[in-house]
Amino acid sequence: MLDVNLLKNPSLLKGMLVRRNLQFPLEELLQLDSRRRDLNIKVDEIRHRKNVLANLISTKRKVDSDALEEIKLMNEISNNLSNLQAEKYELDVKFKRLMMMLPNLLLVSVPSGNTESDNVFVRSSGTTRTLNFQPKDHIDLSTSLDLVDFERAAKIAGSRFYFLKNDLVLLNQALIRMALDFLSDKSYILLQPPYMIRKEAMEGAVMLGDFEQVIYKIEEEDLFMIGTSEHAMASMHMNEILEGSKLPIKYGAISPCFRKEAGAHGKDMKGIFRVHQFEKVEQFVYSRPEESEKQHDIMLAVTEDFYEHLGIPTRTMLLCSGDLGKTSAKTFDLEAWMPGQNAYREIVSCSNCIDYQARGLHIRFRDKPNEETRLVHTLNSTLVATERCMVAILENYQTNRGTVEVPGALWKYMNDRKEIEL
RNA sequence: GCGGGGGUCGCCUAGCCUGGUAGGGCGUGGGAUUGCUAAUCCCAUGUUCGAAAGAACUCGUGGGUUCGAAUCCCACUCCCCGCGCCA
Repeated sequence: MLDVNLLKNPSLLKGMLVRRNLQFPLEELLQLDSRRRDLNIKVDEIRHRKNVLANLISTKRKVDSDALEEIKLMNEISNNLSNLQAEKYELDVKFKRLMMMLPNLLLVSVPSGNTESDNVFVRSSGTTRTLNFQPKDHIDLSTSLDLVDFERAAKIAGSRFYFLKNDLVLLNQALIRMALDFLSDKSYILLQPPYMIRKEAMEGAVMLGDFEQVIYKIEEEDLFMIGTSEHAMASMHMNEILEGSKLPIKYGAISPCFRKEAGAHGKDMKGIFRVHQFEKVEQFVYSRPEESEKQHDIMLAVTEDFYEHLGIPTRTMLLCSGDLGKTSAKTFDLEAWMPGQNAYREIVSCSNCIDYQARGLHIRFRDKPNEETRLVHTLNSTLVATERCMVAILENYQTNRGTVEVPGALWKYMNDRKEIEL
């Protein structure tokens, strides 16, 4: 959530909305805000009168006076107040709803643009393996090597589900172990979070409007399936005051991710690239505000390094203002070269959410007791979304014999297996 | 799932039965005083609005009763103990 005080001088908000190329009922929000402020003042005044009168009644009672006049007046005031409070409640609900739909501000280094095609190339890394034959895509490869079963998954769960089979199950686990070791070596605190969290926690981490689009709800329970461990790692310190000396706090979590993919009809319908359920090792950093841009760059470098180790060629893109997620103030994507599709495809998203999540979740820090608290900054990045990464491995490490080599970095996690064959 | 106990201003705790401005201790910050690694005393120490004066809010969360709720009632939630179920 954004700071409500920004509404007092909305030029920043207007600029952000233009840059993000978004329609937003800002005027309506501004009106709600001024009505809300007026009403707050009125309610305060009435409460003050009530408090004074309550004291008066109390003192009169002590000297055996019955205070009938005051009690009568108090009744009137109380009625008046409950009417105003009903109005205030209604107004607050509307206000909060709109306020929570306002996306994050943008950092100045975010380039302006409308779509994916306006994203800015930052750098590429890793060398593309030369394949002197017609490369297959991951669907062909995984099917012919008996590494997946889509039909039976569709039968029991629907489209965008899959069974991993045989060596692909092991490759998935190997990637997870490699990723966890990789982060552990860099002193990240490893986590395995709850896979379901409450609405209160989810709301602070996700945009209200995105809820219905991506998040699965558990029927009859106040629980939602996490779309990523980011949701659990952002909310885990909800309502806490962190010690400044402990920052930055770096977490690395492994969890499955559950996504409705409601807005993705027709996109990537086959294979394991875009699915309802996948595993991901995710980085999450709580940072001091003044350090968050530096931490963002560090996290990006860690991620790029991981794909260097794996031998997967990637390019790093800085997302333009129109392509940026709503909670993020700045995002880099890593795209992997996919020979079978002859294209770069997104495998990593690395974002600085500045104080947006922290404000909604009430996560602050201070260096000394009694010092004024400040909101932390939160950052998140994929290290590896294993299903997408396996798409990249299958397509980049395929051989002209129709088999797939195992990347050297994964050998020790694959019982020294070096090749996947039928 | 059942029964019992609990959640109070950073930490600890009083207040709850019997409704009337949330008190104390520790820690922290500031000040005063004293000739000694320190002691003693005073003030401050949650959030919001406000330039300030001031005001409102805050006793796990949300409702209710009441002129008035930390206190009484209801629901939810988390922690502890016991029972049940269970990989």
